[in-house]
Amino acid sequence: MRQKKKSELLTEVELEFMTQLWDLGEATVRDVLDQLPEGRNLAYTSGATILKILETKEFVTSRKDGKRHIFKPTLAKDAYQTRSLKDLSVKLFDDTPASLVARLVNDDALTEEALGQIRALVDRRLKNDTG
Amino acid sequence: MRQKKKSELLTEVELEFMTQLWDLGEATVRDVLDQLPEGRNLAYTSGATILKILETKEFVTSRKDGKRHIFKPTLAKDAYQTRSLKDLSVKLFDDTPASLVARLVNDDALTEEALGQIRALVDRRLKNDTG
DNA sequence: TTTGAAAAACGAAACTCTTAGTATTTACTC
DNA sequence: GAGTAAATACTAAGAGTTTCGTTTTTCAAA
Repeated sequence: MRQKKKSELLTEVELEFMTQLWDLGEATVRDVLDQLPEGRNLAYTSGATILKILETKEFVTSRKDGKRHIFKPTLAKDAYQTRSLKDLSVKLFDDTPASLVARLVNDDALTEEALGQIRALVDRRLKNDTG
Repeated sequence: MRQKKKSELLTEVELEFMTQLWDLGEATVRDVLDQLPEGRNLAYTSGATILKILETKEFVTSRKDGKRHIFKPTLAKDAYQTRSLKDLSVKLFDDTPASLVARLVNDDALTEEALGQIRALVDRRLKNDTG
């Protein structure tokens, strides 16, 4: 019997915390809390709970340093970005990355500069593949 | 006092239903249920509940036809795709679409064909803007 | 070695999401 | 108009998410 596939995606608050951890490399509860944007006032215990949950879900590991825990991502941001894009692509773009990009480049809010950067990226990848 | 900002994003099951509605144009509870993939066995009342929720959240409207309701999206799939991409971009790519595309084109799973399509899309958009 | 502050462990309340059972309404058929 | 099948309305259970209070543990300083 196959295990029920868990989502493997972060919830809103989990992502908020992982973002800080990716930035810091590794951090204590206190570090993460301090890193959160102004006005985001979470109780210390809330932060501890989130990190605990992330550890249970195996998005982070922890080691002890004195009396405190130091947390570190087990999944790189790159990898999670790829995973999220795949998920979005499957759920909303028929698993067709080109149609995802189509929607992106047809967005009026996209600047000319961003468009140029995107083209450069694609060209570079194409060159590397063939040359 | 500002209204608490609602997420404006669909939940998992809401998206599942909206996908069918976008496909069908408009539909009854029964229609959507019939359209779901094999093996997805939802009680009729569950389907009705989801559509009701979607109506409350104003993702769909309904009109009566005899004794049944016919539901129709108020938000086009295109628009929701754009909204979702914006959300992902903000949350995971520093609101920088180019870095999102960078992650996409550096994904080894991306086919050469998809890459070519993407380049064509970008080129076309650039031509339209300048020419 | 006591003690005091910080951290962790534990437990849980409030809320949302997903699913569906029961009750009621609706509209057609005899 | 009464019966019936299908739809809607109402209600709620169970799981997961977000938040935090209380209790216990831990280390270091007096």
